[in-house]
Parts: sequence; C-alpha cells; structure tokens
Amino acid sequence: MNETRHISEVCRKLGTTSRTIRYYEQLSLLRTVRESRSAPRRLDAENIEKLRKILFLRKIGLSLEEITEIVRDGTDAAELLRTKANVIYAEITVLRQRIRLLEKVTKAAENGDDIYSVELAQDFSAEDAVRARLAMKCIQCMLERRFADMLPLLDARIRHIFTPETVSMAWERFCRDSGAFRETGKQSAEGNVITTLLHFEKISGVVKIAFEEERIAGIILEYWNGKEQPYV
Amino acid sequence: MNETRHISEVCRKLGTTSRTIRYYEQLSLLRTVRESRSAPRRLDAENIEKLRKILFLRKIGLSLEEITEIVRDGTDAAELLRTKANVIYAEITVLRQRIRLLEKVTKAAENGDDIYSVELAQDFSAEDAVRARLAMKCIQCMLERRFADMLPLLDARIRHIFTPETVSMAWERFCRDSGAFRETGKQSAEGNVITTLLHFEKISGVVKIAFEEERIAGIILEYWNGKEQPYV
DNA sequence: TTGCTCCTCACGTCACGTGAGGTGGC
DNA sequence: TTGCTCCTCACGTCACGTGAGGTGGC
Repeated sequence: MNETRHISEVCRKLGTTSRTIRYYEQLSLLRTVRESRSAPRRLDAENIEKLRKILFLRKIGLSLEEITEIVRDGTDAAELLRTKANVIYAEITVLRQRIRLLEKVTKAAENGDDIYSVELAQDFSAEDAVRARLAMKCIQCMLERRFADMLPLLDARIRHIFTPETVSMAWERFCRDSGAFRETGKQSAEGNVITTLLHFEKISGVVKIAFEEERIAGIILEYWNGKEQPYV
Repeated sequence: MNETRHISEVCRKLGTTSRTIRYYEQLSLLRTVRESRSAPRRLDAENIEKLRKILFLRKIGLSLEEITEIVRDGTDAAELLRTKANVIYAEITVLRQRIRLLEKVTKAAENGDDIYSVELAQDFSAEDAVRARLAMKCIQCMLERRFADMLPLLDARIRHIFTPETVSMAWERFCRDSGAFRETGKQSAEGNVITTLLHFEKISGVVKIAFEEERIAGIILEYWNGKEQPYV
C-alpha cells in the first residue's frame, strides 16, 4: 500500500524543517513524492526511516558527506564513528589549549599588562631541551613498539604502573584508527610537561610527557586537530 | 620617515599569507601602500603592529567581527575575552556530550546492536523525577542568592565543603559575564546526575547535580553552547 | 630570458536559514 | 475570504584557499 505522510507531519515528529528535507532530497539522500510540482512533499515509511537515520548521525556530529557514505553506499558506520570520536577528542584538546591561552591573556589584562605581548608559544630552556630529547626517545620506543626499552626512562615510582603491557595496550588503542604514522611535529614545554605532536594518516596526536627531574613521571596520549597551529 | 616593508617580508615574519592581508584590508582592518595599482603592497610600522594584534586575537579564537570592535572601535578587550572563554567552556561541554554519545553508539555497534536505536535522550524514572525537582529547588536557591537555604538539600558529608560562602563565590563567578538570567531549560538524567540548562542573556549554562539517594552530593557549573539541542 | 612572486577577479567552502513572491487546501 | 503552510529560486553565512590569467622585478 506504500502509505505516505505529509512533510509537515514528518518534520514535527522528527524535529526538523521542510528546508532540511528538501536539502537532503537535493543531495539524493532521500526521495519524496508529490501529486503535482507545487504540491507539498510526502514521505513513505522507507524514506522517513532514512531521514531518521540521517538526523541521528548528524546529531552525533557526522558531516553529510560521511552520512552519504553510510546511508547511500552502505559503508560500515562503526569505524567511521570511532574515527569521529578521535576527531572530537582532538577538538577538545585544541579548545583546552585555547582556554589556557585565554586565561593567560585575561590574567594579563587584569594585571594591567599589555595583552598583545603575552607569549603564545614558549621557548625551550636548556633543561626543557634535554627533556624534549628524552620525550622524543620515549616516543620512538612507542612508535617502534620497543615498550621494554622505555623502562630506564621512567621515574622509579611509576615503573609498576607504566609496565610495557599497559603502555602497549594504551598505545595500540591510540593508534587503532589513526592510520599509518607519518612524522613527528613540533615540541613545546610548559611547566614540567613536554608536548610533542605526532601526525598520522587520518588524524594527528599529542603526546604529553611529564617529568620529574630527568625521568618520566607521566604520559598522556591525546588526539590533535591538525588544522590549527600549535601555540603552546 | 615612515618606513614600509614588503608584504612578503611581513607575511614571513608574522606567519600569514598575502591573501589574508588583502582580506583584512578589504574589511578596513588595516591599510597598505603601493607605488602603482599592480605593485606589491607595503606596510608601515603602525599597520604591521595592527596586523600582529589581529593575528594574535584570531589565534585565541575571536571572530573578525569581534576583532573589528577591538582594533577599530577600541572596545575593551578584557571583558570580550572573558566572555569568549565562557563560550569555549560551553563548546567543550557540547563536545564532551557528543563524545559520550559517540561512545554509547560505538559500544552498541561492537555489541552488534542496531546503532540507530540507541537512545539519544533519556526518560526520567520516578526517582529521577524527584531528583529533578530537588535540583530545580537548589537552582532556585542559587538564582535568588539564598545559599543558606541549600544546606538541608545537601548530603551531610559535603556540607562542610559546599558552605554558603563557597557556593556563593562559585555562583557569582559563574554569572559574572553571563548577562541577566532568562529562564531554565530542559532537564535530563544520567546515572545519579541531573543536568539542568540555564539560559542567560549572553550565554547558556549547565548545572549538573549529583545525588546520593535524595541528597545532593555534588554540584558542577558549566557553560553551554546554546545552539545545539541537549541530547543527554 | 626564465622563474618567482605579486596582483585582480571570482568561485568554493558547509548545511542549511531566510527572505521574496507565488500557490493550494482548509 | 482569510490565514496558514507549502512551494521555488537564490542570496547569505565565515575567513579565507585556490585557481585563472596577467604583470613587474631580479
């Protein structure tokens, strides 16, 4: 019988607008039927379901291009979603950096300092330079899966936490949907933390390594939104 | 003498492109000089400094419209920057929600469940409904600055932490650049946390209240990017 | 003379929102 | 008959990137 429903009814039920439906139809994401050229569109059950899926995927942050792959071409959604999660982690990292910077700047403004002379990036001190090299060494170990070789770099107090097994698991999870490794990027220092950018095929990463003197006291793996310039 | 510098030199020094400089000039954000219509642009010290300020403000996330206000009209930067920080906090909140949702969905995908049937929003259970009312009562107290009236709502173990003074300070900081209060928005529940949206003049907020049974065990104030629909 | 970099248009981006002007059903 | 909602163009969004096609200085 192929029952159809009025576009306005569908909009109300799914919380969208007729403009959006027309737009999706224009992109061939769904199809509607009409009695005449100027008559209101109607959707059958199949296309209402399609619309619901599209709106669902939009809500969790996929682009229409990605949604097209899934809905029209039947690409597996799960991997795309995992990659997307990493992209969002990366965006959060960027926003956190921005917040830190903003706080620096507003603090300067409240002290009556010239905000435009706040340092966006930090230079390496001699100590930082040593740590930066150690950080790179540590990252090389992870990239080459020589997790046991990291042990002598670690502070004694964390060796029982950052065992080769633990690090290996965290690293593999980090690399899981990143694609192939490309190159390491800029390094920067703040406090006792050395931040190193890593570029993979699909996404970029940040490795933050905290130091106690010249031993590693902590490792944090985050994703990085490759677009922005690293300013910290 | 008004010395000027070649556009390419300025670009290299400040890390930008000639296209960007032309664009800023088109918006009357700065001015350049040329010997003829097709000759390369040159910038004097004043405009190089202006460009540096614009690029600085862009880097910390202001829009060109906001930058215009500051650079051309001389609006005070400090308050704008504080408001901007809140906007970024709000964006982080939205991204965190999105991450939670994505994790839910990818978990469903890995279990072989239909991802499109994952609940985006949660219904209130009877217990949640009671808690939602308590949360609203607590928020009313804060909005009306009756911080002492909140005490009976709190779990005994946190009364010495969430003293009226502490809550008052946190609340005032939260409201500082938010503008006037408008209205409360949707409420939702997840686990033992009730989330309530608050709309202020300049920005929206989220109040997350954690419960132990029917007593408040924690309060978190965050900013909310008003655009997106709350799905959790 | 050959590159190189500048220049001026002017289109493209992303997912619709928002008029302007018109039509059909209740 | 008067609203109401649908319809079809088509522009606007934000901060530039990216050609196409041309010119001037080293």
